[in-house]
Parts: sequence; structure tokens; C-alpha cells
Amino acid sequence: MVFNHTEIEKKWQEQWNNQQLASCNVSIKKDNFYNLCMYPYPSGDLHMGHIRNYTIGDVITRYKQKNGFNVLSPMGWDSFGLPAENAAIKTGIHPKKFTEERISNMRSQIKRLGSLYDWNKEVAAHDQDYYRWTQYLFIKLFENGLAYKEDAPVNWCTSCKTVLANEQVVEGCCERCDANVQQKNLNQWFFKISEYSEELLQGLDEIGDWPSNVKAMQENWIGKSQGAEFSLNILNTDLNFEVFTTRLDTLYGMTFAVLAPEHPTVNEILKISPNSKEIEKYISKSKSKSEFERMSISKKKTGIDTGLFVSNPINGEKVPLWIADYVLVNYGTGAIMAVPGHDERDYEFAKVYDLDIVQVIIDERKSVNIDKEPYVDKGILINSGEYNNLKSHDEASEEILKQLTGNDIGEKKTTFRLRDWLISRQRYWGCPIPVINCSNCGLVAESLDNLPVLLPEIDDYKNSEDSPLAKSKDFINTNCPKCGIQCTRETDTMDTFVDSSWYFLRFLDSDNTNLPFNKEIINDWLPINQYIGGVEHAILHLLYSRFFVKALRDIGMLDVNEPFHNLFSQGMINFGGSKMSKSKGNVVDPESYFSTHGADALRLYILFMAPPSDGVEWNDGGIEGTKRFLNKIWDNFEKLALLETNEQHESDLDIIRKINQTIFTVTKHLDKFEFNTAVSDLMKLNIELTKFLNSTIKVSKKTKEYITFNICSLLYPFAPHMSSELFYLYTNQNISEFSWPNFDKENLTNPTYELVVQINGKKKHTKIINTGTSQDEVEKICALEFEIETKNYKNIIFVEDKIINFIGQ
RNA sequence: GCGGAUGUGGCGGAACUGGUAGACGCGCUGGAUUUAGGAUCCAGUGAGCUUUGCUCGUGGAGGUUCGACUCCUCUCAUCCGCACCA
Repeated sequence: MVFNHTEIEKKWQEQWNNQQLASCNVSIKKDNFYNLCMYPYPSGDLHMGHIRNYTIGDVITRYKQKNGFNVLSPMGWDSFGLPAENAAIKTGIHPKKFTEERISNMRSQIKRLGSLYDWNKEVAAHDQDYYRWTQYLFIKLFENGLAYKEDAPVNWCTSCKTVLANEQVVEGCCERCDANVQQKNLNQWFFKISEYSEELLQGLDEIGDWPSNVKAMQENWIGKSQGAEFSLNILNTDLNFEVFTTRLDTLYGMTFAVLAPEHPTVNEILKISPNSKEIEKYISKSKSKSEFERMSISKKKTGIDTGLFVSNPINGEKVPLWIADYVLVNYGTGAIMAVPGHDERDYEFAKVYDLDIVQVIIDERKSVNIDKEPYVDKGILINSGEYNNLKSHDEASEEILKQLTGNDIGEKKTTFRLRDWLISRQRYWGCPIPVINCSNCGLVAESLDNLPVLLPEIDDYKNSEDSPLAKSKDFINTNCPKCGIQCTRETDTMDTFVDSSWYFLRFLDSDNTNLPFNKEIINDWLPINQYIGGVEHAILHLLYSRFFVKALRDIGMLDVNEPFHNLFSQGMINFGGSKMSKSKGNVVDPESYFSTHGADALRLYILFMAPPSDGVEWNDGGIEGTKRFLNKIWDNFEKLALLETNEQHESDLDIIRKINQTIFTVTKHLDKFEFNTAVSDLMKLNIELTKFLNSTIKVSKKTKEYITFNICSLLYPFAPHMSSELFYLYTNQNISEFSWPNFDKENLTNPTYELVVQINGKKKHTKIINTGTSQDEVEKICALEFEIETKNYKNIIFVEDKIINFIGQ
């Protein structure tokens, strides 16, 4: 008989809701387990990636619950952001209405999957009860010097008409809309994430289990680089500038120096250079290029000679000073010593402008032709005065550094690639920055009692140069919280990554009306035991959240160092060879499977299809398999119930052992996130159960109960609806109230095994014999069965319960 | 260029600590059942061959070992991330 999955799912979802199975009391002192799936952007429809994420999460929730943990598994919405605003521009629907409709649609879809979420703790970033506290945290950062406003060259998306964080610029284009990104100088808000560069890097060694690629990406992004900084003097002037290098050992090879076009010293140079006109021309030309053009299209390096010279601090040599846009103003000091002999970029530039190339490192074992290419590998120093014959890189750098430090013109220096996080956005649908511009007091934080600074109602969401919030007079005009005079508000809103940098804290105390969260609760529950989400957040969200927790720790709001202990990144589900996307029209809608195959079959298939961290191709036939599997289980339980009962018989022992072995393997696989093999173990077990049921007409009551309880228990995290229904049907009890089954260590081994008989390492025979048979006996069996005489072989290798290998003759 | 992974049947993937490669599922083939289709059940399914059995086979080439998907060296391919970072 086929079971009615729709009915069963509805019934059990209501049942779990009534028994408040997912609700977590965060205050009780018990073994806590914070299991978090990344909260979604409410796009309106659940896609397969969500299904995979939330199925994995739910398997963990249910498994940990059964192991006695007080599990917190909350859900919420990353509900600020551009799509709602763009829709408002197009259709005039208010972003709040638009967003909330989508949330309610997605919430009901999520519920159909049957995952346990504590909906009592639901949060939504756009909700004023949430963003009020985002503003509160902003003010705390501001008061502690971790949020500041500054003129800075920023990435401006010409289509979204807003600035973007560096992290949101992909190959010179806007991550969202793909439009060109220009450099613009604007007064913008930043968070001082760079202050935590070193700690964010170090922390990667302290956290728990994270995918190695995510750690590597963060390391890469932080980009620590150790070297030295020293100052160069422009000859015949009192102008000095600093340069950063990791290759101080090549200092004798400096044949010119380069400033980035945006370098502050360039303004001074314009006043004195014989070449000012050309320099100005060059700078305006290079400014008009987008960052992308500057970096990749113009492979050929360009620059302009200043006509000025600097002196090499190690030997006093006079070298020309150039301005070139292959030097980036925002890395290091925005100025370099150029060593064309031993640096590829400098080499390329020197070739273009025919500048001197001097070789200062040599490796006698390799032939190096400095006229053809630069030499960047290790060797020993030449043409370097008293430093000749020192080893390149570390040794020579250290010696040269000593001299520079001695003369007070240089020092050891560590540089990071990570720059401060630009958080202002000239958009409507985000959290307003709670700051006031006062002509007396300067930038003043809104007083905490006045929070939230509510988003104003406006008629027109289109943004021009200003943020849309500037259109509301009521919003802008206010009084200074300090001195009371009339002044104006900030009109920018925050990057939505600010919202998601602390949502996991709010979940723990979502009803708190006095504070964003209670410190004690956070200390009890963080770090999050298991965080699960897509690898697309490997850098941005995870790095920002780590920064937030460290900053809030230093402010004194909590006492933990890292937000996420273990991180699991699930792989992507593709269809038709590429990523599912609406524009490609290759979206597989999960919702239809709820009705055709049921949530349990979908969950099982998505777990079974591949190791969860692998990307995988959606295969429609596959879900048929898990559906069939569930049907077979259902049928087998019916058959089992119909069996007559008798005293325990020896034939029961095999199935009992098989179940016991499956408890062992499924537990092991669950602990290692190997859900695909866990599901296959359950399928194998069902095959054995089928064989057992086909071969017997009687079974003991005890065996019946053993089979029922354990199969339902093992199935429960994966297919919770059906296992709950089966258990209730045959025992009148609720499986969710029972602990995870234990296995009997003594009953894992089969009484017999298939011996493999090899001759010279090749399999020749097999025979089923008793487990634990000794080598002597096995040799006798081989002699008897296969006419193998021990004395004919030089060597015999015997591995108990596995193989015997006869070697040589 | 740098960093991280991944390569096993027609497909998704298994394989414990080095011990029968291909579990489990999809697909396919044959059979049973059915008026038919679907569903279900049973059997088969890495390749080749001179088919009681033999040979080859885990991207490729070597190596260690009685024995290698597994360990070592080199190499090729694919995917992802970063990339003029001084």
C-alpha cells in the first residue's frame, strides 16, 4: 500500500508545532547546541540550495536533540536589500509590503520541508525592532572609534547609483548588476575592520572545523605581508615619501621609484616638476579609467617621468622618480622602489620606458639572463657593496634593514591587503545610519532613547546623486541631541552585511526591548557550534561577522572571540550543466516535489545524491529512488506487523545484528557529515529487512519491537514525517521523545566472512568460513578445498578475517 | 601567476588503519504480473577475450609493498577563489 505523504506531513508538522519540539529555552543550563543555517534573503521562492542547506541543518538538529542537547535552531530573514527597492521603483509597491509578502510565502515553503525551527525567535532585518538594534550597535562602534566618516576614493556603481564595498566589486563590475564601477571621491562611513587584521588572521587557527578553502580565502583576503618601510627623499627638495617593500635585499637594484597617481605627494610635485603639464594629463587620463581597465585591459604599463630624482638610501645613488598607475594608492604606501631586475612588474615598466635594469641577485646553478626576464628566485647578492655574497631574501633583507633602522630612515613593517569596510549606501531599503550633522558639534550619534531612526515614507524611490532618504524633509531635519540646534541627519543607509553580522546574536534574545542582547546568554551560547551555509559567503559575511564579534567583545558587550566554531559549506546544485538561475531558465522548483514525492523523499534524495560539500547536478530520476525506498520501508512495516509472534528464534539474530551494525555506521556517518553514505546504509538495511521478512513467517515480539524502534530512530533525522508516522502507527508512541539508539559493541562482527585466497597477490578463490579462524586452520582449508600446499610457497601472508596470500613457488 | 580542491562504470557516487574496486541509487537489458500503459517483483549490468576461465581496469608515467583508489615522486585535466598586493 502506498502511504499518503501529504497527509502524514501535515499531521506531523502540526504535531511538532503543538509539542513545541523546536522551541528552545536558552536560559536553562543544559548541554547547549547552537545549530544555525544562514538566514536567507527573502527572494520569494525557495530554491534547491535552500533545501539542501535546511535539510542538512535539520538532520543535525534532530540528531543532536536525540543525543540530549538543548538545541537552538532559529530562522529569520536578511530582508533589507536592493531587489525590494528595485521592484518599488518599477511597480511602486512599498518595499516593506513587497518584502513581507515574500517572507510569508517563503516561510510557508520552509515549513513544508518539515525542518525544526524555533519560530518564536524569528527576526527580520527590516523590522524596526531589529534595525533599531543595528543602529544601537552602530552607535557603540562609533563611540568606540570603530566607525568613522572619511573622504575616500570609493567604488561607485553607475547603475545602482551607490557605493560598493571592495568585496562587492567583481572584476571591475558591480557584483549585483554587472555595471561598470567607477572610482569616485566621496565622504563615506567605514568600519575599522583593518584594526583587527592580525586577529582575524590568527583566529583562523583557533576556530574549529572550517573548510580549508574558506580559511584559505579569508587568509588570502586579509593578505598579510611582512617587509620594511623606508623613506625616500626627492633630491633638492624637502619632500619625502615612504615606500613599502618585501624585498629589501634588492635595494641596490633600485633604478627608479614610482608613485601612484593619487599619491598625496603628487600635488607637491606638480608645483615643482618641469613636467607638470604632462603629469596632469597623465593623471586625469588614468583617473578616467575604471579600476578594471587600469588593472587588466591596459596590460601595457603606462607612466610619466616627473623629471625629479630620489636618492637610494643605501648607496646614495640618484634615480628617477616616475608616476605610474600600476602602483596602487591603497596598497602599502602607494609608492614603491622599483627593482626591474627582480620584479616582473617593474621589469615590464622598465622595458616600456627603457629604464636601467641592474642585476643584484645571482644563482650560479641557473643561467639567468636579466636582459630577457627578471629573476625573482633565490640566490646570493652581487653588485650590492658590503652585502655581496649574502643570501637573498631573508638574510640580506635583515642586514640591510639594520642599516636603515640605524640611520632612522626605515623600519620593519607589516602590511595587510584588508581595508576598512565601507558601509554607507545611497539607497532607501536599508538601515538608516543614526548620525546627525551638527554645525556646532560635528557628527553626533542619535541618542539611544530616540532609536530607531525610522525609514521615512517617500513617494519616489529612484536615487539620483543623493540617497533617497534626502527626499524626506521630515526625516532630514532634526535637532542636535547634544546642543539642540537645528541640523540634519545622515541620509545614507547601511550595507546589508551589517544586518547579517549580528543576527545570530539577536536570535538568542529576540524579545529583549532594552538591549540588542543579553551578555550572559551570548556567553553561554557562543561560539555557534555548527554554522551551515553556502560557500558564496566564504569571505564577506563570515569575515564581517567575525569582526563584529571581536569589536563587540572589545566594547564589552560579550566575551567571546569567534562567532562560528564549526562551519560547513554545502556545495551548489546545478542543472543542465550550470548554476540554476531564473535568467537561464534552468530552475528546478522544489515546491512541486512536495506534492509529487513528498518532503521526506526530497530530503532523502538531496542528502543521498552526493557528499554534501560537493557541487552536484540535479537528476530528476534520482528522487524516484528515494521515494521507492520509503514505499518499501512502509510495505515492510506492514509485513512485519502481520507476522505471527513466537519465541525468539535464531533466524532473528541476523537481522538484529544487521540493525546493530547500521546504528554503528549511521552514527559514525552523521558525526562526519557523510549523509549520503548514512542514507545508503539505511537502504542496505532495508534490503536485509526485506530478505528477512520474505524468509520467515514468525518473529518474536522482542525482535519486532527492536526492528520497529531502531529503524524508525535511524530514519528519523532524514525522513522525520514517515518515521514518526510508522512508529506511532505500530507503537502508539512518539519517536521524537526517544533517545538516539545505542549499539552493542559485542555484536558488530558477523559470525562468518568470505575468505579471499590469493596466489602471488591475485585473487584465486573465495570461501565463506567462520570469523576468527586461525592461520593454521585457514591453510588446512586451502589445502583441502583448493589443493594449495603450504610447503610449496616461500611466504604466506595472513590477515585475520580478510585474506591469505601465498607467495612464490 | 598564487591559493584551495577534484579526477573511480552509461550517470550520481561507495571502499574501514594499504587487504575481494565499483556498495547504495539512477539508467539500461531480460523475465514475471497486466487487456495495455504505469506501478511492482525477480535476474543481469566495468571492459575485452579463444568465456569451467583468463587478461585489463580508479586521469597519465614511475616508485614503495606479498598486496595500492588509498602511501611517495613527477605529470595532465577540470572546478572554485584571489590576482599589477610591491
